[in-house]
Amino acid sequence: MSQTKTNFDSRREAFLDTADELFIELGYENTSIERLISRLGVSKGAFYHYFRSKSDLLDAAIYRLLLRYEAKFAEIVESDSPATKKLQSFVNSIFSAKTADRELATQIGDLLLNEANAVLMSRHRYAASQLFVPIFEKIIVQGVKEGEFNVESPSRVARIIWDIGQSWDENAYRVLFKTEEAMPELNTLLKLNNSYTLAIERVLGAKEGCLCLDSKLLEPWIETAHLHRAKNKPNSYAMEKTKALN
Amino acid sequence: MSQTKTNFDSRREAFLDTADELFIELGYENTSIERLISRLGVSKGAFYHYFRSKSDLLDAAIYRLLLRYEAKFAEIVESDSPATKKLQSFVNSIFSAKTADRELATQIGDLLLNEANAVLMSRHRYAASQLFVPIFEKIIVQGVKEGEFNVESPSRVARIIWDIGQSWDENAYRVLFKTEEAMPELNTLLKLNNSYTLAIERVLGAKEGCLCLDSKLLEPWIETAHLHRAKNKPNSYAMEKTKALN
DNA sequence: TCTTTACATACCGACGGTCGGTATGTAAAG
DNA sequence: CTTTACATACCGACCGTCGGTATGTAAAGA
Repeated sequence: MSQTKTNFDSRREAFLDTADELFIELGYENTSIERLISRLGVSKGAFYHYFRSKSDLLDAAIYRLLLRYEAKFAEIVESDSPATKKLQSFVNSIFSAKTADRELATQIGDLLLNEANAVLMSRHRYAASQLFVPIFEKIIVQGVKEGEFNVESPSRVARIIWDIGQSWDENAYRVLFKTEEAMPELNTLLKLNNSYTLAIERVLGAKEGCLCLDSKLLEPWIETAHLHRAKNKPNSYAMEKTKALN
Repeated sequence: MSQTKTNFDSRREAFLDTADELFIELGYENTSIERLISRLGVSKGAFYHYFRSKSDLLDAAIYRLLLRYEAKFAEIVESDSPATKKLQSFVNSIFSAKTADRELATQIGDLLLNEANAVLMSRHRYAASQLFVPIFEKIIVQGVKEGEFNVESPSRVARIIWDIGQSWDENAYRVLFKTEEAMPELNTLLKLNNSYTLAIERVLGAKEGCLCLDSKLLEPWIETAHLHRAKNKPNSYAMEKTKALN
């Protein structure tokens, strides 16, 4: 029983691994079930044995991704640091975690900017907010108790802060990886980040500068972006558009 | 020459009108070209004479929508009011404009919450930000000159404020129209709006309360939401999900 | 001035190919 | 003897293409 269960799960994982690859390569919409199973060398029946639909596959892929985040951030929140420190760690860990694995970072960039992943992104955003806004809320409540933050409604402010974070992420990726934008300089990214940290500090009613982040973490990003741009001159969406114009 | 041009445009408009209807009824992804042309009583050739692709149709529909917004907001920005007043008018006009046409308001709500419109929304968000962030920037620059705002980079803060506005919009619609949420009360919406105005004021470094909005505009929204919920018990996305689960 | 040529516009409807999903197997495991 | 784990064949919806037609319309030639 538990043996078969384990086998079932590991087979499912294999599907999800390949799905992740293809979502990054082609985008969710452009990833057909046929392509997925042909890469895995299995039949259509096999796929529909493990997943109810393509949409179900996406949900599973997103769920698995979120579990990884969750594990990563749980320890930050559970620690007994002050709230400002926790927020700092949160932001820094996002930057450094991605820096540790440049491949993944650029892939996420592609994922974010590829229109074929619109449904994927909207589901991911919703699921991620469901997961992380309550965590943010806890940190904010703590910060208020410690007298560092000044907000009337931690839950609503948590939502707002989270969405500012999403905006931050999106704009950072745009500056770094979107080919239409000018080649990024360190200073550009630095200023962008300062604007966002300041905005978050203000919304929290916190002291200016309390949410400073390690600027050394940014340099590798610039390098990664330059490398990425050298490889992929136009992105896939731009190509599609150009083709359509002919 | 100009006659044929006019005819061409008006035929195109007819396609776009019907497309708008269908996008609201079914969502973009669920709107097939076949359905569109059958409702219009024309052939496939006709459609592909006026549009290069389904994607092109979407672009045209979004472009037309944005032109309407633009006209509406241009006069606010061009006026010689102080910046705080302009921002207030901006926000109030969004609420009141929609209240004037409840039908449209709920339709936009459906559009926003329906996953079949993810691509539509992502394109719309991008195009709208391209259009409105520069406008916000002008208002912020003016506010800084007037000594009402305190920001280091108007352009980046404009982006942030705009994205906070998007978050506001999304959450307001969720509270009002998403069937999973509790039936909305006036007080809930009031508090939500206060949280967002306060956040925006703080990011702008403006005086608290300077961006107050007319709370009377909110009441009709509650009523509209109740009516809408009475009609559509589950939303179309939830139905689709349920169907997929069987 | 009348007509013919040459080309543009506006549209029709059948068809190809892709894709998500289903129905019906079947062989091995328990 | 049933359940699991697949395989194969097939369906219907959909986008976009293509060959064709009907209706102009502008310029060239008689």
